[in-house]
Amino acid sequence: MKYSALKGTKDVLPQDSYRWHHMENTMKNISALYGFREVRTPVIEHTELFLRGVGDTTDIVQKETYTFTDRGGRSVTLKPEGTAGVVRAYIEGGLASEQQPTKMYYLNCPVFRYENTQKGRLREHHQFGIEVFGANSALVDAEVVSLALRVLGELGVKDLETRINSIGCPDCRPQYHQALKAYFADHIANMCGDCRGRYQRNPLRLLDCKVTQCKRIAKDAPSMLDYLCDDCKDHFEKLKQTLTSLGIVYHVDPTIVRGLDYYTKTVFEVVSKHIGSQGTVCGGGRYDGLIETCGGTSTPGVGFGMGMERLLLVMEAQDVDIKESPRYDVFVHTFGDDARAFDICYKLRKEGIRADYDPLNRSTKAQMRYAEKSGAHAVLFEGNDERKKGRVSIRMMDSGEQRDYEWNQIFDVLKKINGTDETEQGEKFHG
RNA sequence: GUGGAUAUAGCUCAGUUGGUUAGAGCGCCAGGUUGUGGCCCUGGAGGUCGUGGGUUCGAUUCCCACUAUUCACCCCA
Repeated sequence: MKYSALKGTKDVLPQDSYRWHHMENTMKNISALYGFREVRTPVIEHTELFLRGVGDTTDIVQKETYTFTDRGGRSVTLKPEGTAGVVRAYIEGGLASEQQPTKMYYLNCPVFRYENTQKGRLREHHQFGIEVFGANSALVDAEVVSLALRVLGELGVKDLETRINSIGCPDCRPQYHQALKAYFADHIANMCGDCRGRYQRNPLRLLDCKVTQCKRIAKDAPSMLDYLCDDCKDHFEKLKQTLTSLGIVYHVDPTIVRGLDYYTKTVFEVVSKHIGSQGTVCGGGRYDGLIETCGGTSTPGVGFGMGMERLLLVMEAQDVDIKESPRYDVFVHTFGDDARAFDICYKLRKEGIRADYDPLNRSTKAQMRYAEKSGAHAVLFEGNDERKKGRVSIRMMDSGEQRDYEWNQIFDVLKKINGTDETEQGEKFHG
């Protein structure tokens, strides 16, 4: 083969796209249920946006971006995450002057990170995400978590763990950083090389090292939760209380810190054990300083990103059954007169009936097999026998029942089939 | 970026202790009498055995490099 897809990128082939549609429909419907509207932003932005927004000390920005110089000499970067672009659009689009809060979601958002691939980790993946701007309340944090879980639940995913933590705010975090550094200062000599680097760059990350020796040391490290200022403490308490009142089971995990610099107060993740080591399906939190960092007026924000490929992996691992809706309401067979079949299909489609015929003019048996495999509800026959009578014959594929009809009857007969279709029900879903 | 494993048909995998035309199942196509699917039967198409070098009389098989996949680390969705 001459060309293959780039490392870490994947095609979604026609026989699999229904799985994506199913996810997308669920995400759209649940988002609408919670009052969110869709936002779409470009895949490419000024590099500067991500340096400022995501943080120039993060691994994502330091070594994983797809950055290049365009023909006009600008440094541009393919989105490494979804939030920064939405923040930029919020500011640039003047959404702060509209009604608050602003509740937005994005779907199928392509995200690029130059990483080494493994299961559940691609160089281009797609995220579903939501953002709420302009609301401080911990109720909103809970709403964001619950929306994520609602989507996952609606998709039939089970056995997930929800972890939450608070990483404080610019008022209380510096004290905690100092306490952390003071604690680790005595132990750093015994810790791994990565940790020695983290000690300088981002002490928070010392907490979630996987090396046994480091873990032992980190276990007795001071916890952010003991250093939260009153505001942050109240916020976290209210979040926990609200989640509990919603019946959401969560674990407070002081080691989750997230790899993006912009988080404040709440951070959370939803993890599955079923897809290997890259089990985080959804991650998010609050980012009250981000909009200001990106040049807007100080506005609180909270949201999450959900990895669609990972979600699909979990669904596959758990054998979640997604029904593919049949391609056709009716398959038209005219025993050789393909121009006639073409014409009939055109009339049927005009009436909103999903119809197709065989442009390859294969044998009747082959066309019946085709109709069967593509899941057609019915086959419409018009051969010499029918033509003599001025009628058509319709065979229901499920029952095998076949009857003759007058031409003016068939639209009603076929529309009745169409009305019971599953995709239609999906569209009518209201949660 | 680091370490281990793998690479044979569209898919899942056999196989060749180095030697003529490389196999199976599924899928695809066709046929099993005149115009009818699912089951069954028969036949067919489809592979430069990941790519490029090396060793050898001869490499899909042995060696090396590259690429991709995979598992883990780092990190993250």
